[in-house]
Amino acid sequence: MDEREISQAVIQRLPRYYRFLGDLLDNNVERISSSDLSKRMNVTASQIRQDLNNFGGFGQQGYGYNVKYLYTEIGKILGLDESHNFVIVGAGNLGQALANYAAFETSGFVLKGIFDVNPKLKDISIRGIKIHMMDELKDFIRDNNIEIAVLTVPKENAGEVAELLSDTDIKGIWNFAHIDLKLPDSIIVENVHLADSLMRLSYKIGHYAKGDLQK
Amino acid sequence: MDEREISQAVIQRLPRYYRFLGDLLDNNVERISSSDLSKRMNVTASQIRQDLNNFGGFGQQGYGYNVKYLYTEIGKILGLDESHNFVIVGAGNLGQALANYAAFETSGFVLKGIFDVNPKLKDISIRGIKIHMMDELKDFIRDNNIEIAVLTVPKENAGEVAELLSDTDIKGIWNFAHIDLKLPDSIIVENVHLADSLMRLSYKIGHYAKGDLQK
DNA sequence: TAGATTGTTAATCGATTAACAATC
DNA sequence: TAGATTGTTAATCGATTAACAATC
Repeated sequence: MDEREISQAVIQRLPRYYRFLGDLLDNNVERISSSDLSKRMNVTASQIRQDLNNFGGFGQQGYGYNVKYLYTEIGKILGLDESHNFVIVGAGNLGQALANYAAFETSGFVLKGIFDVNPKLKDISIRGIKIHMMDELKDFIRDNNIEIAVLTVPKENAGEVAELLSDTDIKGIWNFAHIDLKLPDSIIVENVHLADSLMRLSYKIGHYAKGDLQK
Repeated sequence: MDEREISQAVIQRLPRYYRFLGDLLDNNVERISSSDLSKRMNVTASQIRQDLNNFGGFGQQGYGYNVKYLYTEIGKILGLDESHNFVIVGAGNLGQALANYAAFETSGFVLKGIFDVNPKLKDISIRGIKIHMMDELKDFIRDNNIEIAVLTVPKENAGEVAELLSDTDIKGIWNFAHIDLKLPDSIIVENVHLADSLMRLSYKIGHYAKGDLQK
């Protein structure tokens, strides 16, 4: 039922291909060779062809790749051809910022509800989406066919929320809390550890800056 | 002057070590072996020892690693023993959320100013930090010893801001705009492409969920 | 057809894991 | 001293790059 095993490195790169192809599409580019794309993306043409061939032969010898077709196919692989209902758990600054992030909708992610522990926020709406209290979370997930929970609670509370979510049919968690969640294998976790990213920047500034070493 | 070449894979993992060691420290754990740490972190002990030995011998045979010492040393490697002045460029939802993200300060990142194009925001303050107009950016960076610019402007404007920053002594850019910036090699870019991350979650939900494949 | 470019196999490179001598 | 555990070398594994036959 599934393709053969795809390496994490390939999955990591897939959204970037999708973005570049989207840009090409916006610029009305009809076709592109792996060689041209490799120059734009600053990777090897060989890698592009290898990566794509994990999922099928999308190109044509002597022609290259049709941009629109490849864009659509990668979109399907990424699951962007279907819509995904999600909730935001944690209505702090970051949660609210994400709630306002309109780009979601265009790629099929539909915000259905926002949850928080703070009773002061109860029934307030962000972009027309109501904030609920945590005790409603489990029922809400069941009743609204929610696939994804965006976790923007403080580190201290992330564990208990994960516990709560373990007992639902949620499929994935987009985790912004700075902690490694413990969850059943059936729930996918994608971490966005902002602090880690900032530390890497700090590391690189200290070690590469001023051309000490190559990029 | 610099250590020998460190692979990106190692740099990627460094902040996670730092976090786990911080947690151990909070729990008053005095020493830990690579083997114990490997179980907690779900990596091999061999990898931990290899990774650390890129930077020096921090352990002791028969004893393991002193948690506090190792934590401090990794902090130094990451540049967290010094403070870093930064500005936020783009005072939208995400920019404001990051401005309110207090965790920065504890690790030495000091917000000095916020910049935006919207004249309505002029001179408004967030957490006591004033919002300036873009035309002040270059002088502000020079006068306030700014190392890092956090880029939270829309994709469409990211290019011109990058252009502006190219002509400053900024050392690094923490880029939240969904675009690959073109900058001189002397400026480090660390990307946080939220959309990419969400797409990876979507991919994994579609391909791994319900235990179809291993995690 | 000739030229271009893919899909795919083979070669290389680098990262991870295993093993173990050194040593606390 | 004996036991534990590192630091480091060697072996393995996997990912990237190169090469080229297939084919549009």
